[in-house]
Amino acid sequence: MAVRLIDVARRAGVSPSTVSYVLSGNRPISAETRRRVEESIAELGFRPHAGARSIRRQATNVVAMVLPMFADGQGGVQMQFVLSALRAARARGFNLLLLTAEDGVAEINNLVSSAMVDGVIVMEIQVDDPRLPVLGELQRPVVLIGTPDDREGLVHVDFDFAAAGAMCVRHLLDLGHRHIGLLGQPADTFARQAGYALRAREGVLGVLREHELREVWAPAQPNPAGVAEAIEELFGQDPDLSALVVYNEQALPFVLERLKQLGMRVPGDMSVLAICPDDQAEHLVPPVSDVALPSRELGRLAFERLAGLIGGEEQPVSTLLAPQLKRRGSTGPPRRGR
Amino acid sequence: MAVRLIDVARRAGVSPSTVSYVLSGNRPISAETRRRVEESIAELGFRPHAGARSIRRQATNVVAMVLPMFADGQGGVQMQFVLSALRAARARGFNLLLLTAEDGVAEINNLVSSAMVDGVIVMEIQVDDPRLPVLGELQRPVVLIGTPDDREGLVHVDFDFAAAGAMCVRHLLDLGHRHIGLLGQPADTFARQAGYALRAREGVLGVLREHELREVWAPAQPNPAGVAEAIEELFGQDPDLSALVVYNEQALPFVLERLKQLGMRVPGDMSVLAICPDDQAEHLVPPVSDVALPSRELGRLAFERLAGLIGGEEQPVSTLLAPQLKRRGSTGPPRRGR
DNA sequence: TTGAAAGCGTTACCAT
DNA sequence: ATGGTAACGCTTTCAA
Repeated sequence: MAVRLIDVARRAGVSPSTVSYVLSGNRPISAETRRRVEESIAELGFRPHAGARSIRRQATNVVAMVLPMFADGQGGVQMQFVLSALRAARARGFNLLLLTAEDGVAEINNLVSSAMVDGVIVMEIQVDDPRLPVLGELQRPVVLIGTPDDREGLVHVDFDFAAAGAMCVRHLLDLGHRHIGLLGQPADTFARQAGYALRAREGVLGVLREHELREVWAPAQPNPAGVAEAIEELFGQDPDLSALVVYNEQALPFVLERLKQLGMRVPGDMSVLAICPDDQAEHLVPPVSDVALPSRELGRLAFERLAGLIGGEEQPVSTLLAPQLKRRGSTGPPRRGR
Repeated sequence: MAVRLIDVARRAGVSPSTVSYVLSGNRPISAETRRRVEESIAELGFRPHAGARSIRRQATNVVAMVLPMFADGQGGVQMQFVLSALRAARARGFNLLLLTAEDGVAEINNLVSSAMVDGVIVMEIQVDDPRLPVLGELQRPVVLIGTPDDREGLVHVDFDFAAAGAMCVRHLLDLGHRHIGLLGQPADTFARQAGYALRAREGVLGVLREHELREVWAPAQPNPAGVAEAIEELFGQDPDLSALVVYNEQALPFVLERLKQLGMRVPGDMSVLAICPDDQAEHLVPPVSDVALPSRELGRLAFERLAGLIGGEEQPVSTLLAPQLKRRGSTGPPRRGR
């Protein structure tokens, strides 16, 4: 069977409590005793039984992360959240356990009530997410990736999508564009009221409205047909379109391809500005200017906040990462006469 | 504090053991007692403490899954493995915990020795993976996604990449092609001896060799520049190329785009046949024929095998899913005179 | 500086 | 059909 603490103690000729204290550091131990115990631990290959430990400790050093319902692992920003949170957790000695949103709040509650996890990260937050009340009553720390409408409640981290959308439009306005369209997330993302999709759209359309320009936008499926359809829709709304804000990282390559097909040069005939992770824009042809979506940073930050809460530290309720524009040459002034 | 089993027992007016037996079903319980206990559980919102439970049981109902080092969540087949394994696990009442390959075998050992997990799924297996010996000595079930050179060792599940590559070439040969090239995974995938990349290549090149045809192949980075370079390289090796096997799901859209740029029609001037998940080929223009990589099936299967081992059942050591060709019209006979 | 022993919450054996 | 109670492996109080 597995090596137990008492085996270590016997071999080192000390009591179990001494071994425990060597492990936890909660009591001064003589150098000699410590040496013997550590040697014994090493030789026997002893690892404390996590379950037994979690009975007396108040913690498991495991956190849960709830994946969105529709996660498909395809170029998803969500997967970046998971991977970066995972790295951050591992670096701090935590383990990360995955749940899917299909599991629902009941399952989260289960994990928490059965003392399997010390805290939970939830992503894909809807503007008025029905899960929030329950999450608020969970007796364990929770961090959201995404901003709920009620910003006073749970600790959350997010990218400032509204500011990002606005920044895109302002950049294009500065270049002289007056006919700007948004090619956004797929329709079902809007349908489920995903905060990022709604806020980015409002960021874009809000600035257009301020400037009394036409509010042109369309959702797009991330495949050639979906993109072609969306672009047609946008031109239907405004035939003079000279600039596109693309907030749909998976569709972006197809947008460039479609524009080329239509005989439009970028940025000569059409400026393109994306909201997406930097590495998904920089290797395209032409390299696409973007407002970088800091997906890795967000996952890491979410875990850091959670770890803080678990450690009993106060954490800022709301953290919105500010957008930054990265120019790469896919935007320029509109053609004359536009 | 948290509700304990003894609280439930007191409220129901029974002994702790009775509650335990109601929970486990390991003993007949009178209808009346069961009712009282269940009511008590519901009213108190009792959840058994997972840690305490794991001391006495021999299991935690948690399994670990080891991600590849370089996982980036970008259209990765690996992420499909994770998601489908996760769904399968959740459906069977298991939790899934993530580890990264950077963590190394030592960390896997840690998880296992500390009784945190009942088993481990490891993916991205190299043909001669240095982790295998250690995994073999782990005192817990292990399932690999990927085929080691030594197929007698650990239980593994995989797609038959060699057969898939061969099937692609045979299909193209049947259509009359004699100048066939492989556009494969990125160079670093080959560099780290990933089994799937090597075996798919050997499947392709092996059949070409049998037929005494030129063995044309190139690795490709999944971006426009990388793909352009790879295609140029392929034409350099054989200017008469009339068919392409593409085993690089992320590069596939860029391949189609590049061919169009070069003025080549698909399948008129160039047949294209992919090895990739179906949903990454079907929505392209034109829809691409493929040998479908059953990524979801593999993740699910890996978990099922692991669950079987954990349950003490014998499992087949080697499971290779057979390839199947899905025709979608991106392949046709070569132009006359080729 | 160290040890003995009483828990922690659950399970399963031994009774009845 | 049910209850009492000794484990499980570790932590921590109390004593020395």
